[in-house]
Amino acid sequence: MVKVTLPDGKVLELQDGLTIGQAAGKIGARLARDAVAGKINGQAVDLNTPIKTDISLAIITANSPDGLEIIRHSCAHVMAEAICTIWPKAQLVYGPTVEDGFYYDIDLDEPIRPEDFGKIEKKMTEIAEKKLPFVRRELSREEAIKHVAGNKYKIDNINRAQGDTLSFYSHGQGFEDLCRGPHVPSTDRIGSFKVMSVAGAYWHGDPTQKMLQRIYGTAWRDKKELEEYLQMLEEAKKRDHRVIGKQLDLFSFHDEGPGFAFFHPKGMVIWNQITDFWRSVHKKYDYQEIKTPIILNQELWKLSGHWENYKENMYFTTVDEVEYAIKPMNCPGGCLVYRNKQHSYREFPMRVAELGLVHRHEASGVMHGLVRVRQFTQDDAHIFCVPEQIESEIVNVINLVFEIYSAFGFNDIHIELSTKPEKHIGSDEIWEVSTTALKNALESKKIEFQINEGDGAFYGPKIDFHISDCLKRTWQLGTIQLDFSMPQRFGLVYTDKDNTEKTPVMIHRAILGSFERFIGILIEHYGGNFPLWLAPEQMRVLTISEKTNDYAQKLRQMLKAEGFRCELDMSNEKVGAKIIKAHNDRLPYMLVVGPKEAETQSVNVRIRGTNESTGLETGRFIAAVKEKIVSKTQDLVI
RNA sequence: GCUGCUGUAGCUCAGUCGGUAGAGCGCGUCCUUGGUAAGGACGAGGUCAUGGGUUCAAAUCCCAUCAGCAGCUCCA
Repeated sequence: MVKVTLPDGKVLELQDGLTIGQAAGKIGARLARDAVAGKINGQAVDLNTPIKTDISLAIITANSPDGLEIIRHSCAHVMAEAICTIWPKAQLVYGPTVEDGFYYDIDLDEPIRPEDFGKIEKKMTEIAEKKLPFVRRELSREEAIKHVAGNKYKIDNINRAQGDTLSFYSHGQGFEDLCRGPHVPSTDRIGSFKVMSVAGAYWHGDPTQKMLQRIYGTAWRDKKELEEYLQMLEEAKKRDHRVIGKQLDLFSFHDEGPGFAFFHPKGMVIWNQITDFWRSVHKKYDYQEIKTPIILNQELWKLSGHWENYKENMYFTTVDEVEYAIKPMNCPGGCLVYRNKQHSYREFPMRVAELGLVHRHEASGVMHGLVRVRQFTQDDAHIFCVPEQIESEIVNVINLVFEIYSAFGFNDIHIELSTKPEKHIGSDEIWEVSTTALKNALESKKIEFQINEGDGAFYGPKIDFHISDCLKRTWQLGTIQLDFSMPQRFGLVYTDKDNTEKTPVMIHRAILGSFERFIGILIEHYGGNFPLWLAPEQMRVLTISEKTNDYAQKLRQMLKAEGFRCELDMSNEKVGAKIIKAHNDRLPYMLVVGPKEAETQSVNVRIRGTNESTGLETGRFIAAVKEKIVSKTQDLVI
């Protein structure tokens, strides 16, 4: 008999030699049915692994994230077999799971096209329906190398794998692949799947290596989850900020400036609303604001270290035989401002913000609408302080971050703390002190965070903020980075209490990151349906016939005078057509006016997304809308 | 930057075998004065991304360049 300790602490006495699948059956029939794999002493293993000694055991079901990953990985194997059946010359390289699915890299000279996906899926379904068992075979390193002789990819995988024993998985019919496992018990357990896309990818991600074909697939627990996922992708496509930006006339791009966004009047309304809000909050948090030049002498960038590390991605220009660089970051300019006069510890913490326009020459293939551009405005700030102030300053920034994000409806925030990397500058002591300060700040706010060991910048540890949009997609926005390098390089000092000169701590921080990118994210988050305070056009007066043009014009003037962004549609169309146009333009409020409204000094309000309307005395409408703008609510109901 | 795909009217797109270009929406004018998801008529609008080549003839075939899209690599 062996003792099996379950996650809840219960101990099960079992006859030795039973598999963990059978053990699951002893715990419950339902658990046995849902089981896809198990965990022995924390290590994931197949269900048919026999229990030979006392262990702690957890059963992995399809409902857990681990279980889903095993389903996807198994599905990748089935897809690989399907592809190898259709294209016998295909050589398998590597097939991991990724977020929402998996891919398989394949070396095959003949291109696999989207038209082929149906064929692959059909083959996969056939394999699934046969309910073939996944079988694990273990070989010594030596045997394994012999076993895959002639296959350079598998030999390479073996050489990169850890341990002396290597495992292969087959699921009948002669198909086999090197794999750590575990896998689901049989091919009918690979969930609901779909072959999604194909793209080129280098072997090992190395551009000098052969380009392979990467086939992406997705797999979910059941058909419903797959459908939901596909629907989410459809929804994301509809919300594409590049499409909506064009539709709503917010911004454009031109060949004359690839990667440089042109903001149109309506896009600028959004931009300015965000800026106004951003400034008001920063004022509240005792920030000062500066503005530094875009073009600065190249020597400055050699001093800051940017030239050395990033010159490939910088823009340069020569004027009067002097070399200049277009700034890729704001901090060197900020340092010059700091160095412009003497500073005392009494001024600290000194919080200096800058909405700085930076240019970075991104590779041509990476640009993407507003989300990845070559010119953008950072909502930057640099905080100069003494080491003892780091913690309270971080708390201050965190409060600011939360206040700003929540105004846009981003309340699901994920935080990561990155610590000292191998290659770094600064003493271990200062790293220790400052990393602890970052940790303490997060802990004092009772915020959960993930630690990325060794992932910090070479010049200091950092905290990153990620938000989830309404489709649960995450975006990194904010960052707080301590910098031990820049103050030294620039010789920044302050006079301390003891009348000696010391080097201040410099904290870089951005909250929205890039205005351009943030607006892109907002467009997708709201699907173009901006809340009232951000909407480029908040309301539009629609006339029923030209008989009420006078009233409509007076009404519009009055609403404008109240500070609303209000336009007027007196075009020679029926109201129905005007309603459609207003809906397409994502107008929050449509104000229909005819003789009835003119007589009673009222408006007939139709709210975006509804097909009902209500008559309302104009004064009441104004009061209700004002309240909504001030509270920044997304709810439009009056 | 790399691989593959794409580039036709303001927008979305069609254009067969190589024979000098089309639709819908939008825009303009006129008719219509209509109460909540498209009233009607007429009209303007194109160096078919750019440059070269093949051909009697190129939007169409070939090459190069530029830009975009998907992915890879990258993102101080």
